[in-house]
Amino acid sequence: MSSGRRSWDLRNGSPHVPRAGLSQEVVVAEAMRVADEVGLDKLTLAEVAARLGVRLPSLYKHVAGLDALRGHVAVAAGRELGAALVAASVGRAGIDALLALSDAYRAFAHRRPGAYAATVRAPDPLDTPAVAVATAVLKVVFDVLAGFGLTGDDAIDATRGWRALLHGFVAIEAAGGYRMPQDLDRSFHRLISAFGDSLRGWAVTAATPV
Amino acid sequence: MSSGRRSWDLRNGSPHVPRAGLSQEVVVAEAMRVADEVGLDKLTLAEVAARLGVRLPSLYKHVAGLDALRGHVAVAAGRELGAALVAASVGRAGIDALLALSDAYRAFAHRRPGAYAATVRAPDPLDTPAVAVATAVLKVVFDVLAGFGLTGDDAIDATRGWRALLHGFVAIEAAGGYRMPQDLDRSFHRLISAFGDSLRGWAVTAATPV
DNA sequence: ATCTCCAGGCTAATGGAATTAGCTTTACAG
DNA sequence: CTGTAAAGCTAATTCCATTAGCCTGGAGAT
Repeated sequence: MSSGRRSWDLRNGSPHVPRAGLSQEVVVAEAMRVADEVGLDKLTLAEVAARLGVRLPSLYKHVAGLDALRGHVAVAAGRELGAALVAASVGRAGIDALLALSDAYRAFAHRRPGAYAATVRAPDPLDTPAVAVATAVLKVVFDVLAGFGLTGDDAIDATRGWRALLHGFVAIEAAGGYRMPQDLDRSFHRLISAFGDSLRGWAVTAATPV
Repeated sequence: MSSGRRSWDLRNGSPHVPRAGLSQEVVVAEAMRVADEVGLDKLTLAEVAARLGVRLPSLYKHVAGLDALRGHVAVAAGRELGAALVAASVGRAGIDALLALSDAYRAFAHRRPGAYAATVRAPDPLDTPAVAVATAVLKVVFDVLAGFGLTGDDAIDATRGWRALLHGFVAIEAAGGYRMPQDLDRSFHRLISAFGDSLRGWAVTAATPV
């Protein structure tokens, strides 16, 4: 075994590059950048490896595969999103908090489109950290809505509605779906304000028909 | 320049397979089925070809490639969606129309998840039929909202809001994002109703700041 | 100083999918 | 009957994901 008997015994002439210094965090961070630039659907191990200056299979020392990488991106992105939402809503309440929260959510989707997309798919219930992150994000929203005096099913419905409105808006925006020339920021704020106004009505309507 | 005749019978089982009887419509219809079953993101020419009993490259006689196929799926899906929305809203007005429209939209997303997903990406402005279909879908919504007395920017904002709410809801639903046990149908109807109530308020707010 | 081990790189090989080129056959026109 | 265009096909190329297994640098241990 001293001499290479294999035909592929070509000595790689590269100057002893030590270690590339990868880690799961480094790989995931680069993957997030790739996803932001080319889209989560076009995130590829090949591109991540190329950017990190390693061969594709080397990534498998740090992530279990493309699907697992997407999962890690989702967790990292969820953490960032949660932090942004907390930062935006701290110290505010009511419609003020709702607008700040919504602006922060939309701004995140703009700033990190690939990462944002990764947060949408619900986590595998067995993936404890992923579930924890998703729960943390929801908690911020829930807390803000609680400031409107909502409890029980009202709070659930309101959270569902806010998420739908927010995700729908930014997703259609990202898909290039809002073509009319009218200002999007204005539409967005108006919709959030209207949603907030609705919530005020909910708080007093104990029994909602339908 | 021969016009297609529909005289080919389905003869298979012979050792030398004659013609498989494909056409763009047949390929696209099968692709929609595949997308509905495995997801638009996993729609693959290989799977479509296998189901149609032909080799993969044969599909290129009918569609220009995977991206083009997705585009055709989007158009076909948009046509179906538009027809469903028209059928649901005809003869109704106001909140009644809005609820019927919304239920039809959500039902379509449930019934044809892959096809629905294809409708989200905005069409290439140069793809005339795709733009026409997308416009037709929007027109139905716009007309229903006009029944609330909305015009100008109000109508634009309302359409944007309805689309955001609807797409967001069904997308999060499809992603498995609504985990709480509360009934989703109930939440959905409540949100649509609340949205409709908001619109009633908009109609009287004549002057919207810019 | 030397030895050992292993984490973290690597090459090779396999398999699936998309795409293109070019061949063959069928159905139909004349 | 024959020519041709459309609609199949095979073959080849490229890209990507995945797995197997080799190799080495450096951190401890002796």
